[in-house]
Amino acid sequence: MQEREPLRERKKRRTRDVLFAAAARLFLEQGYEATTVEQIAEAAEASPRTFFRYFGTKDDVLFCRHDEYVAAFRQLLASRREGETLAKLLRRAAGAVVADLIGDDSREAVTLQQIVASVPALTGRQLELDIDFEEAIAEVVAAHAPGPDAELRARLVAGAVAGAMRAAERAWVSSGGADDLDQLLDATFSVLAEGLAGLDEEP
Amino acid sequence: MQEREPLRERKKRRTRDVLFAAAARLFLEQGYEATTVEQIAEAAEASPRTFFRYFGTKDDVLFCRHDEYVAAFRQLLASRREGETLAKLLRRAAGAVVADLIGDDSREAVTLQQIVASVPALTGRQLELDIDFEEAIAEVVAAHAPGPDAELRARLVAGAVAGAMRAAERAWVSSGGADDLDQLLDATFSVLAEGLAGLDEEP
DNA sequence: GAGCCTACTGGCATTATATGCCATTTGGCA
DNA sequence: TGCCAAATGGCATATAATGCCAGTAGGCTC
Repeated sequence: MQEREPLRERKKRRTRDVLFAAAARLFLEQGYEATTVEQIAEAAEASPRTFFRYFGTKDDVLFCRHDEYVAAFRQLLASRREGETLAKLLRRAAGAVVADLIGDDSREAVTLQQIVASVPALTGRQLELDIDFEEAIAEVVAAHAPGPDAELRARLVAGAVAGAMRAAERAWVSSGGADDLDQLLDATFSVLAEGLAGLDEEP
Repeated sequence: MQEREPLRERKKRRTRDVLFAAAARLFLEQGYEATTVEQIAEAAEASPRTFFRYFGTKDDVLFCRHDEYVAAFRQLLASRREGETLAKLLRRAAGAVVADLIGDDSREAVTLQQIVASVPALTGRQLELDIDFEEAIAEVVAAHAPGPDAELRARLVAGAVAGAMRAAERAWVSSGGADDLDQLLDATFSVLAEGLAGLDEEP
């Protein structure tokens, strides 16, 4: 006999799942801004008040797993392999998190990302959350290369890495998910490795 | 006799200036979220309805000059000098826009940026607007190096450049404006030029 | 099983942002 | 002077978000 989760916990999880599913469905059907919290609550057979207890804000529905992803990313960054360069580590961690984020069916992920991309407020929110990933990168880079100005340079490197990855993500989303993600990440880290060297030729 | 601006235009400009000044003052005095549009309107001797006619949203007050800065940045990017590499051009344009953005007294700019940094929604909004700068960079980079995949690679490069610059800006703001901005930009472009080469050594 | 405690829920009120609509005022011009 | 267009203000409304309180239901003790 396995230890079953208490009924109360199961109910909470179920309420959360139902709210999330209702919100995602309505966002996809009618768009984000055309969907009110009241509609979501009604579709999930709950009150708006309950919705806000679970998600805090309307857009939290779309980013509620953010902390998990950041934690997973940090864990990956901590699991450096024998002989693995920092660039390879970052490449591997990025690929793993992206794969996790997309899940089995990329279409749903793409559509949700397209919603995010189409609503400025959501784009901003996501960019703001992306700072957490950048911070994680900065920490591992700083630990890798100590010295004077190490923290500043680590932040700059992390900014460049995260910025290029965001650009790659935008390219992927705007392609409707058609691009191959592994190739995209390879191109991203190739550009980062070359740096701006290619821009320094005489004009 | 010079052609004077019509009275109506002068009044509009004045209303806008008064609203902006009132908003900035109240944000600095009481913080952003503790300040309501109603308070701003009252301080500017206008109605809240008028405020929204000029700024659209409450946070527009803090970003209302964004389009000007982007236009100035684009113009700078278009004014490439003899023998100037693309990296140098980007460095020069960035320095010029930053200097313009800060103006005579850096303290006010720093304080406003600290307000932005302290309110997640504002941080997100600024990051979202920064995409316009990134886009401008991507265009000039793409024009510089045509070829297959040029646009994608240009976007990735632009993402890295913009990301590193955002990191530099955050570092500057969190230092309270103590850091020397020119040195900071030099460090930023130095990191970008080196790329992740430094991260590719054997561990 | 009875009773109590705690946590989840729902409803109500309230605040603030934001928008549409209409009447009033005011600048610009014939 | 008188008309037109633009700017303004006030009102109503929708929505997001939060605090408060009462009701409900799970979980635990005796």
